[in-house]
Amino acid sequence: MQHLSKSRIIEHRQCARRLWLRVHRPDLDTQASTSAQSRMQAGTHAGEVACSLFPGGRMIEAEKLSDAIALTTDLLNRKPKPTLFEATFSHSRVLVRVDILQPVRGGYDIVEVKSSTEIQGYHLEDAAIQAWVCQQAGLPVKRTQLAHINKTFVYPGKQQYDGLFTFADITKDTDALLKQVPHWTKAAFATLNEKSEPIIEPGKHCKEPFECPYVEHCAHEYKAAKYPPEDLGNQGNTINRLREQGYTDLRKVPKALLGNNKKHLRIWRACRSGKAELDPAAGEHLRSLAYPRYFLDFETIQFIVPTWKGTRPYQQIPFQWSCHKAGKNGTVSHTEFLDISGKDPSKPFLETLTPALGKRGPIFVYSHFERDRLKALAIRFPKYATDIEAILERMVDLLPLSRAHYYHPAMHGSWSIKAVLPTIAPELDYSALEGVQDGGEAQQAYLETIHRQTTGERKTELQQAMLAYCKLDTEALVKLVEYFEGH
DNA sequence: TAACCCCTTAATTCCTTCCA
DNA sequence: TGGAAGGAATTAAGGGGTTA
Repeated sequence: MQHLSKSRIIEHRQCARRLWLRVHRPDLDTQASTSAQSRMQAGTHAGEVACSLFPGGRMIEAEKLSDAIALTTDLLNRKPKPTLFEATFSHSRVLVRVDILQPVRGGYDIVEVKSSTEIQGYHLEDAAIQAWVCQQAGLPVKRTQLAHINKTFVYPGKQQYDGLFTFADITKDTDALLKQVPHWTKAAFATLNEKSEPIIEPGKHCKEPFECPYVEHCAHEYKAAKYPPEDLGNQGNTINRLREQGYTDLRKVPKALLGNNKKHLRIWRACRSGKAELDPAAGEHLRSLAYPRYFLDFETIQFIVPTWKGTRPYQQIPFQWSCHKAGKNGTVSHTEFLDISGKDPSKPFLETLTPALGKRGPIFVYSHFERDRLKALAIRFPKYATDIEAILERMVDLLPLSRAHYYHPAMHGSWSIKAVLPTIAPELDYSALEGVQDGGEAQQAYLETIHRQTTGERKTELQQAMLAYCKLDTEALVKLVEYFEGH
């Protein structure tokens, strides 16, 4: 007899096809271990900290779920009643594990712990399923609470995490949903019993509230054209309008339907010609800038549960920088920094970066990410604020310049540096890098490097991969400026 | 003069795209 | 997962014209 967890029922609420594929075609799952999912486990788990706020609680640990249910039942009958973590219940083949089950007068409060910073709609559905199963299993539920991360929390050190969570009473919200839960579970089981895959067209539900691992599988049927209308980028209504009118290939859309939108027209022309389009204004602007020129990129780490004193949940803390420096005579040099001590890298990061950037000359970046990190460091370390301000004044963001003046049909509506680079410098290939190929993987590599159990040999390997990745990012910026200037 | 309509502009909200 | 920025979409406000 097959059981369903509450997360599978929530998944079914998002898309029936997804649940069917997960159960019947697990081989098609493209994100069995994505960096995003891995990041959720960065450092101490939020749930562990939440449990530590209830001293004397008892964790339900058992290899088999049936044993977990039996142990839960046993502990519920004891006196005095203990607080339970991962208390396990089942009803109508739906299985739930309650993060925190707290005895109160006349019953229990159930607490669902989430690592996001605010309550999402699906959290309420999730908690409603939890409450329904508990109630049907005979548990007198008094209140349903949701514990989520308080993003204003600043870690004072010494394992003091009081205030990291905000506890919200969502009983009214879950009570309003309780009647619907049996219908949701019935529908999910009905889908599972379907012999063939339910056909549901791709849409918003492919990304919200979670990215679906079967997006490519489903999109396969709908994205036959080389340049679909979606290549226009985030123009929801325009794309919907074109789709409604039957256009599947951007090249076949009449120019008049794109109006006066300069960006759309540039994308449309490039797709029709099959060639890149570069407005000379980009080069003119860049040629007016002085030397020496600096090209800068940061890598950062973020913890849901802060580990360094003075930091907040999800705060981006820079641990690595790469900088290329170009002289007027064509010389290019490279400097870099990577802190793998496991201690807060913020100060050494700043103290090495400031002298590396000299006193004059533009500092090229891609997106405002580096700017924002420096602003945050200036607030945290006022001693360096003047130096940081001087760096910020020299920064030149290449992303808006690229957006306004360049497009290649292979970019498919994205101006991310990972989309732009292959069109201007195919010899700089991220996929040829070993181990670290994007910012998420750099974070994973960093976490593994600072982990106590990582061997020296492995640390060296990871360190090299991180340095190579960050260096390629700034090299890409050098190439981008050269390309725009028409070298 | 008040009421209504249409159009343009400004302000606000919402959504997407970047970065890690 | 957050946060900032930018752009699209939506809403509000204002101006001008017409009509009763």
